[in-house]
Amino acid sequence: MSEKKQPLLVVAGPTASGKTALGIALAKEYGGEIISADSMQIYKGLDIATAKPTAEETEGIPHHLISEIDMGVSFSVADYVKLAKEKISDIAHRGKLPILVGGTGLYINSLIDNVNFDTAETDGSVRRRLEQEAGALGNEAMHERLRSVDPETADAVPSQNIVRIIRALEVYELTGMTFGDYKRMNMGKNSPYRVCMIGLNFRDRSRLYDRIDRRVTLMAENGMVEECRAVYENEKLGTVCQAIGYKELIPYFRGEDTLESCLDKIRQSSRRYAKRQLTWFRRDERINWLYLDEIYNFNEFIEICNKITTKNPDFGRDFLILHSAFLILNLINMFAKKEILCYNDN
RNA sequence: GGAAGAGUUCCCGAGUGGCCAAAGGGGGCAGACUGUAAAUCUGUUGCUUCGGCUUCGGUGGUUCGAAUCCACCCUCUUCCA
Repeated sequence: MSEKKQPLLVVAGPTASGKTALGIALAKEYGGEIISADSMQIYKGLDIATAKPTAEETEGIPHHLISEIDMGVSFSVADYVKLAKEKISDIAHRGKLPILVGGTGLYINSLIDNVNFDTAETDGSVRRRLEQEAGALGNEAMHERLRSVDPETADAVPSQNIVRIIRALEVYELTGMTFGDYKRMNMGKNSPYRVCMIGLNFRDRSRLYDRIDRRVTLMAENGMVEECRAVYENEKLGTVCQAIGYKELIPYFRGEDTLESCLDKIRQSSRRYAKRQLTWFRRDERINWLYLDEIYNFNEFIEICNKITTKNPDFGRDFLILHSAFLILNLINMFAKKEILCYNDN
């Protein structure tokens, strides 16, 4: 059973931790191709604000699921999983190693844990109606309604979290199941992948935050503001309107706030986002964390790599040996170049 | 030099004698999350051996009791010279 599963390398971590660079390095080493797991990079446009890798940065490595969706379209996890599965099998059929790289934890987990979204197939009309009702009746009333059909979920979701409440009600209307039953039925069965997960992080959180702050400054210098302004003036947006960088700049475009103040808001939002990402990823015990601010010596490298490889026997012996060697070389390199991972800086 | 005002817990800011370790917001930290997820939401945020202990610019008073009243001092802001 397990020998038929498709190997999938996953690089996860908070924003600005260097996922893109590590992904590319791994792809070069193994003849891999990158599949982005990023809810914003998948949209066309906002290239700078969403920190898409530039043409030079990709070093010729094919990147998938970046700039694929028009900005006016609403896109969801369900759509993502569908597309990503296709890409992965396509890459695998060409004899390449698929490497999933991204910071959208929900997308990554839904994909690798094989969450089934077909049970509650929807065109969005139920959802829209429930949202309207919530607007008219208030959160409390919706929470009570949920309690009457699905007390388990009502207990688990605070009445303030209207997004969750509406989804649970939507699932109930669509399937007749409580949200708990729905999840138990559709989650984590028979994943077609054997994953090796690598997580990037810093032991000292302020190091991460510094990188985020610096990166925002660099983005602004590289044209993020102009890029966002053009979108603000010309585009109808779907899910992308939530992109950090874009939404914080709107008060500036309206003349209601200064540029510097808005840039600070972007830094702030990014830091808080990074923290939420960490909260999501930290609970996944499959992730092998690499702390970029730790001074590793050679023996420690061997140890870390052994740990990773023994935890992922499915990946095969040759792969593992290569993998270990690679990680050692690459990490040493990263440190030698002093955090080359930070958005082209210096 | 004269007049008025202000100094509160990481920040902003409420509090004008007890119900104040001190509202509220921000930030930080921790968590939840499975069709909007760069979203949405929750908890927590002086120390503690949980009995207490030390906080509201400083010092000294008044009072049973002060962040709140009085005196002086320090710092800052605005206004008049």
